[in-house]
Amino acid sequence: MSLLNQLNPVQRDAASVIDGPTMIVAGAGSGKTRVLTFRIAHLLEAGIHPSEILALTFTNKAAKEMKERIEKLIGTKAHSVWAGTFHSIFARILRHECEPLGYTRSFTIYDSDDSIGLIKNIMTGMSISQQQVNPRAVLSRISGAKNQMISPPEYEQLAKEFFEQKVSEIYTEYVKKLHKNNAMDFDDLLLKPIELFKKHERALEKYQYRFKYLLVDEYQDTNRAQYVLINMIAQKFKNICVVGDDAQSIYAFRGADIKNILDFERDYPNAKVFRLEQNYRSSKTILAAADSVIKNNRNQIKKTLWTDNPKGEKISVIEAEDDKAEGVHIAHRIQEHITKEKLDLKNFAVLYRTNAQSRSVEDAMRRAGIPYVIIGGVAFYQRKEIKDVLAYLRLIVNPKDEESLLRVINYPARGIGDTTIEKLIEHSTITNLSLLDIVMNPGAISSLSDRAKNSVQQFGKLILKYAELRTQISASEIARALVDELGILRMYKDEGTPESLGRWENVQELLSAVSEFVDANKEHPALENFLEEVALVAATDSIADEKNSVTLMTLHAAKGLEFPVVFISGVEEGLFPMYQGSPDPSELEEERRLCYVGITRAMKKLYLTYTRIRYRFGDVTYPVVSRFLSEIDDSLLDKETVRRPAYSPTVISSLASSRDRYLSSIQQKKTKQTEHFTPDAEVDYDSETQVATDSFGEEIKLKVGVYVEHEVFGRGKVTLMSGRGESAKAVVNFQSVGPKNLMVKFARLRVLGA
DNA sequence: TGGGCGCACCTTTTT
DNA sequence: GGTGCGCCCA
Repeated sequence: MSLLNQLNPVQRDAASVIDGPTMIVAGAGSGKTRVLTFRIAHLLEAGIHPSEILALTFTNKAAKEMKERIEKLIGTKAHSVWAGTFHSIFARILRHECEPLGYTRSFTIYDSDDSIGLIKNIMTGMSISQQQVNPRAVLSRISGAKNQMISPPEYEQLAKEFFEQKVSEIYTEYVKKLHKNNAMDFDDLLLKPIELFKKHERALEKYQYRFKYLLVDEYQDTNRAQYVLINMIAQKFKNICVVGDDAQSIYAFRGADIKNILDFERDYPNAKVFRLEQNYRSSKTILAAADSVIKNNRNQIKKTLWTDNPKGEKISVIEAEDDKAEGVHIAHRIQEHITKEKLDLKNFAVLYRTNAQSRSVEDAMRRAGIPYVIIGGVAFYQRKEIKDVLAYLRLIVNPKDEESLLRVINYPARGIGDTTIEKLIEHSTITNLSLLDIVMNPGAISSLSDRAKNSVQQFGKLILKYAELRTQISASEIARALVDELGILRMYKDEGTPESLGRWENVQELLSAVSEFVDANKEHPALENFLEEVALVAATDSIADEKNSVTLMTLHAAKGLEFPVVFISGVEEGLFPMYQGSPDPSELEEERRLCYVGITRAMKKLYLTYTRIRYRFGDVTYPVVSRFLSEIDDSLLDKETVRRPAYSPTVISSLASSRDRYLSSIQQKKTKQTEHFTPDAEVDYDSETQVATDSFGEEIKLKVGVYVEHEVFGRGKVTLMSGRGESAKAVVNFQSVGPKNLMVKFARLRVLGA
């Protein structure tokens, strides 16, 4: 087959299997997606109907990329292949099959914020204080139980401690409420199909015949429910192909179970197994570094990844003064690469462990004038004003959705306060009528004031009106009309604060998003389709390849991507690897796999950066360099750039000395804080203050004794001032390089305080 | 009833 | 450094 000639021998063998179970163990950068797409193309060429193929991925982006690649190989036939995330594929199936489960087709999908909201409401109803029991922790337990397919009664049996017993009570109520609201959470999108297939043999058979060929990407990240679901469908024909790499399993915290991939050969004894071990992505140096880190994990499939690529440059290690300086160093290196090597901005990625770290990098990029995109962070659809408008749209589609109803019953403010809402809920419980029924007809509640009754009824009428309108006008028209009638845009505009103008923009953007969706989805342009898409898009899916800019994202979000130049920032104990208290061995191994994923994103050049001072929770910490860095052979590292030596590995491994370090850091903290970080407002500018002008023509007030920060030289103290305005000069004694005479106009100094 | 203000808690990572 | 919650006052 000519198509497959573009592959190496192992890839070709793996891609050319048509029937029977197959496992492809694919190391980082070994052409995994390539094999998957060629395999699908090969199936199609062999005459298999595209709609009989189901390809499951974890992100929409991976699914989209796969579809595009298949289309390139085989043409528009690719459109009928079912390729999507687990959640979107089964949501789609559930829309057709949920009635036997007691749901209507217009069920709402709750994201984690919605779930937490529901849990909070349940807890309030049960008089469980949120101080005593953390709703997030509750959701995490419930989700964990669901992933393991543990039902509320089963959980109750297992619950021993106080917290677990509370979770058990809440879990029971949570499941009931979801059903009552005609809503499903993320986990339900996997559990409900299992429930359906168990109850109705017919339905299972239908999909077994429907999807005769199954492909699963990132199999190492599947959880129990996903595992069961896949294997139920594959049972009939056993044409299942899984692709994965145990070394890249980084979602155990979400219930992913490496056992699923490790046990594949046990599940399918006649499985054909292929190992892709040639790496096409990274330099020998980068690969060696990745290997030297991952080999410290006890639990792993032994494999040898190799490459024909050149040895490449050494890995640069940068120690920065603090997180701001870290960002500045990164920005400078990027500029250096661009001028020296003529690289595009899109060739760079900055990776970090937590989203909170993005800020300092962002600041540095902005100041250096480097365009960047942030993947993840506070997603558009999580914003308050967006969730508010979406809640209206959801309520219109699914009037049973009480969470959404409660969210908007008094938004914008219409005089329906807590007491009124409480009475409504109470009445709904007593009469066993739905909350919306009560809202439509509040007359029966005697304790309610006429004014409140009137407001509530107006609200009910509004919802009813749009619910009816839904069948007559398009989704974009409904959204527009609703926002207009509610006066949301006007409200934000009138408020006039920068924040509210941001909200105004966001609501506008939401309206355009609905319009765009309607235009792009001629087959299913309804409001419920839009809402589903919105619920299932991840922040990581919005990677804009077209734009030429540096990419900033978490290490998790980077999985599956590659960049010529990669920076991994915050390579510090406690941050990466992340832990609080003493690190748990299995969690540490997952962190190490995450490090492996990070390193192997780099093609040509890798930077590892850490700081001596880092601000966390608004507090100063003095981190110790990450053990992962010390696991990399020194011969692969270039520590030239380090101004001070990294802490020696012996310090890290010895418990006693790390405690000493901790104690001394507390000591330092006390002194350093007062020495360095007096807020600007408390600085006493007296007559000695010199007013200088910076490059933007803005005033900078400086005087001798003030601490400043410079992009390159870091922190320093002003020791002498001369001149005024544009010609002002300052002598600054920097901690790193000693005294420098600077023109304030060009130096871009930032005043830290006295 | 609603808005404003101050305090506590927090943070992994995501479909 | 930010957000969400609770308390207090108009």
